[in-house]
Amino acid sequence: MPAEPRTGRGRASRERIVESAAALFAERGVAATSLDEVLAAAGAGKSQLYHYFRGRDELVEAAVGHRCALVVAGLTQTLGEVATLAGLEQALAGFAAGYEQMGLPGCPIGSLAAEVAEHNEGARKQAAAAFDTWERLVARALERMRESGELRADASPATLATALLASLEGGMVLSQARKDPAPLHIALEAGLAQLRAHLA
Amino acid sequence: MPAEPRTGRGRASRERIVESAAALFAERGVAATSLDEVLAAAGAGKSQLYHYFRGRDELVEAAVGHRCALVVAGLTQTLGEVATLAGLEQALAGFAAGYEQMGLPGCPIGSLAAEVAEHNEGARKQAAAAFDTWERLVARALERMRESGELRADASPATLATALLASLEGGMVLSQARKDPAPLHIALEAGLAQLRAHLA
DNA sequence: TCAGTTCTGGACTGCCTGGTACAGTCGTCG
DNA sequence: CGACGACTGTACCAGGCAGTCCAGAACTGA
Repeated sequence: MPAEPRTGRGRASRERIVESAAALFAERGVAATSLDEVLAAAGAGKSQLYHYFRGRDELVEAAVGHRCALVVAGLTQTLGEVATLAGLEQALAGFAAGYEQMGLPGCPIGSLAAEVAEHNEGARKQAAAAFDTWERLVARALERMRESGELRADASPATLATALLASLEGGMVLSQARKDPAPLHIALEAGLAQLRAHLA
Repeated sequence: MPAEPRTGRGRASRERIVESAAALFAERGVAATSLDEVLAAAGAGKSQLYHYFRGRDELVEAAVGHRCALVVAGLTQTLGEVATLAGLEQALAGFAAGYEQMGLPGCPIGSLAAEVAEHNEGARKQAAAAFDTWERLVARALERMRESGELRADASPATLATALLASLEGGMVLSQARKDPAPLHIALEAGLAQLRAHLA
């Protein structure tokens, strides 16, 4: 029974709410953010929220989807054209640098996913889909490396992409918990070493 | 101003509260668990809680510490005597099997760490210390492999341990988000492959 | 036994939360 | 321009939350 916006004003209101929610959720965590805070940040009232969403859970789902779309868009830009190991290394280094500059928060998708996975199936699926896309972007880059002969023909882009993503994700978890960028760098270097082992 | 228990009864009460809290936090998440629920599970009243803890944050810290101690104890038992690659493979397979059987929750330490890292410095440190110990257990096992000549002399146990732990942790994050054990297996296999590359 | 301390039960408070109700404004289209 | 539906501001509600309080029970040591 949640209404789709039918006017420009409505669409703008809904969007402001979702964006404010996504920003606050990313900054403070989903559970630590109240609807009132979201509404205050968006300059909207309760009635707008409940006009567009069935309740809190549906807003969380929308906000997680929004944030995932943003992150995926950035990743697509960074990884979309990568076709060499050097290019991939550069992209990952850039990602790690950006992450460090934020003061070692969790992974922009992973943290949301972990917090939401057990409480909100819809939001969990959004995060899972974002991981799928991320992984596929890496796999495509590896496929291009294989086609160009840089990567051996018997290497599996999909498997290597999963492993690399896991290293990255795990590195971020360790770095966040320790407040130390070193684990991420080590994990990333190890993931790349794994890749190098499959070069032609 | 939090009182140390001075009698057997008091110690038992405090322990019951911490254990109940740790169990509920692990099951439902820290933010999604109220003090009343913890107290009900422990069969205790508010006055006990505030007799032993300054407030919610201090209980969270104690519970996270308790849970970390439990997990570390289990890991010590599993990894403490490992001295061969085969042994390490077996230990990791056992860990993954146990994890899968739980229905793909988050990492028993990592999830807690991620949820708590930005809100409770004391609890974050507990989790970070647990990761340190975990990593050191793996590093020690690798050192034994190096001493026995199974691992090459130029391999760095500490670095390899960090990378392996990151793979494991990242694999759990991906598996939890996707509700699919495959990513964890792939990540673990990749971590081990990395190790095999350093065999003598 | 008795005085002092530790521990316990549970009622109580004030605040904040997600969610509802409703009257009023704005936009759109005939 | 007029009417209808989309949209909005705000007051309100019940329930749940962390945290307080105090009277009394249990334990300790002398």
